Amino acid sequence: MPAMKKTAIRGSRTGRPIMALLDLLGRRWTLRIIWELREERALTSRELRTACDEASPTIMQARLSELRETGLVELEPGGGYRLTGLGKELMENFMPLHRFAERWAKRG
Amino acid sequence: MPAMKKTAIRGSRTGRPIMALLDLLGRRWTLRIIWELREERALTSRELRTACDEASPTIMQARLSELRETGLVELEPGGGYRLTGLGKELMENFMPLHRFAERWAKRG
DNA sequence: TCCCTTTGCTACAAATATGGTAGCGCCACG
DNA sequence: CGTGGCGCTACCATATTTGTAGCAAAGGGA
Repeated sequence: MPAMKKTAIRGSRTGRPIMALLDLLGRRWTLRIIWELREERALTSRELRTACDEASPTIMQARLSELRETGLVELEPGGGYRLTGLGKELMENFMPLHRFAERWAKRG
Repeated sequence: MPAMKKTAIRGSRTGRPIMALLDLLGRRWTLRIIWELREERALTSRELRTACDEASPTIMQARLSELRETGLVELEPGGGYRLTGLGKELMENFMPLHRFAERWAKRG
């Protein structure tokens, strides 16, 4: 196990951005957080935790830090988190997933 | 969705398929596995492990089992894993991510 | 001013998930 | 027979996530 600094994106050794992205999104709650921020309105960390099945503040802060460092999420001056322009761009790729999930659930 | 035991999809308590999907994809290596299977050719478990940064067989088998139970991946009769029709459908939603990752890397 | 609430955020220990190594039974090939 | 690849599992060490409690700072009354 290649001891990496904890903030390093796993899977980024190859230098291929897609690997770093897949790894970042493959961490627990990351996809969910992006999903919950799909609306325009900024959500406070507490609202985000509630939306994310009462996730613990520890992991929520860790994920939010990662998402801020990678420029997908930002903390508003007035408080609350929201997607950046880049984050919204990423979000659009996931919007079709909603309908896909419906079809998927019907087939198990 | 077949009754799953302890390995049940987290986040499915609400019964909303999108939550179950986001949770499934939010497990380590899941997104990566789907990505590596994007080509038509079936990959053996070892090829997949190699492609996935030498992931351990423990976690690879666990992920492959989940992906098979959820109908996104199947084991070919002649050996090797590949995406099901549903899996390919999901994959298509992620294809734009490749180009997004390039843009993202230049700003991140 | 004091009190009260909410914000983002952290410390700590316990629970869970993941990783690394070894090895199983099976089957095909020579 | 031996050899090697296949899917897959046991075992245990390590890393990550969870749950609980709590911090400092900022704001809103009264």
